[in-house]
Amino acid sequence: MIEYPLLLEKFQTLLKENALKFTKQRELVLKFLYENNGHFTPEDIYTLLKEQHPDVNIGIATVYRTLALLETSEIASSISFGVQGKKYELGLKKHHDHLICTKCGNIIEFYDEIIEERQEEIAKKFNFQMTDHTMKITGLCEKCQ
Amino acid sequence: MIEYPLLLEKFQTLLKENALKFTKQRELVLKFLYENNGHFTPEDIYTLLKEQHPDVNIGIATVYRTLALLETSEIASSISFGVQGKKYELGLKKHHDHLICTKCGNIIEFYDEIIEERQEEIAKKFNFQMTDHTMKITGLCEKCQ
DNA sequence: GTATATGCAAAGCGTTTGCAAATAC
DNA sequence: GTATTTGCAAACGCTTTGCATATAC
Repeated sequence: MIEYPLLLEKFQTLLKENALKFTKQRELVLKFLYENNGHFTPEDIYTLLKEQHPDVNIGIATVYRTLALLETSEIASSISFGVQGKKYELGLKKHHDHLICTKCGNIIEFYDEIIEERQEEIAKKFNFQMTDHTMKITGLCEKCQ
Repeated sequence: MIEYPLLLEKFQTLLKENALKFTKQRELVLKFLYENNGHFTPEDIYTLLKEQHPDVNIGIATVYRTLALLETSEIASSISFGVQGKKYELGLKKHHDHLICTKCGNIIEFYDEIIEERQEEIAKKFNFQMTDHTMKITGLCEKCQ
């Protein structure tokens, strides 16, 4: 896993390159994702940040804006839950897919080389230029059965 | 592919079994999905039905309610597009996954036995009781590259 | 000093719901 | 006749946006 100072530097370089400013709020969101390994809604992040940093003023709009920025910069990634919104995680890890428990909401990550290969082959077969792919397995986790 | 009268009968039986009523609106939605092979948003279906049947009064709430009914009855299925909502299709076909063009919105269906098998194995490995799984490959279709 | 970023509140959008009227059975 | 379904409009929840103020540079 990348060290935080390196991640921060990467983020700052990216901001500079795009003439964007390095702000307390942007750093807080980045740091939050780094320190809290897991999947969070914008609302989660907003609430926890306000709790953990009562001194810093942060609005939910900024959390949304920062997450969008981090996602297009490929520093964060998200999984969609339909009407219920999205959950974000630090996106620097190796590509992976998700098992999602419909009862407790827990998310398990996995990576499968064979599936990855098949996806490439399928895209090729349809002359499709793949830019992304997601796979979600939903059901009941071990604890919830 | 199933013949329409058979599908209709299946639907009517299902309604009867659950003490639900067979209405013009419900039939129209079913027929729409049968006749229009493809993937449609509730809005699409609502608009096209109003156009094609100016004599019948139908509200968008009824379209939503009927699609939900068809989906839980496994007559229709949906793919989620995050904030942009869901698209529905007749769900009686064999299970399949989707290639989605981010430019023209076109959706290609595919089925891959190896991927299906791997999914089963992954669920087993995590002691996960799989109830559903979806896979989406996004990118550019042949025409849009 | 200037341009960008922010918080706030209002608006947006797909979806759901309460309710009185309409309809299937 | 009675229970379910409907259309309508209002409410909903997540997300985005306009704008005046604050802040990074």
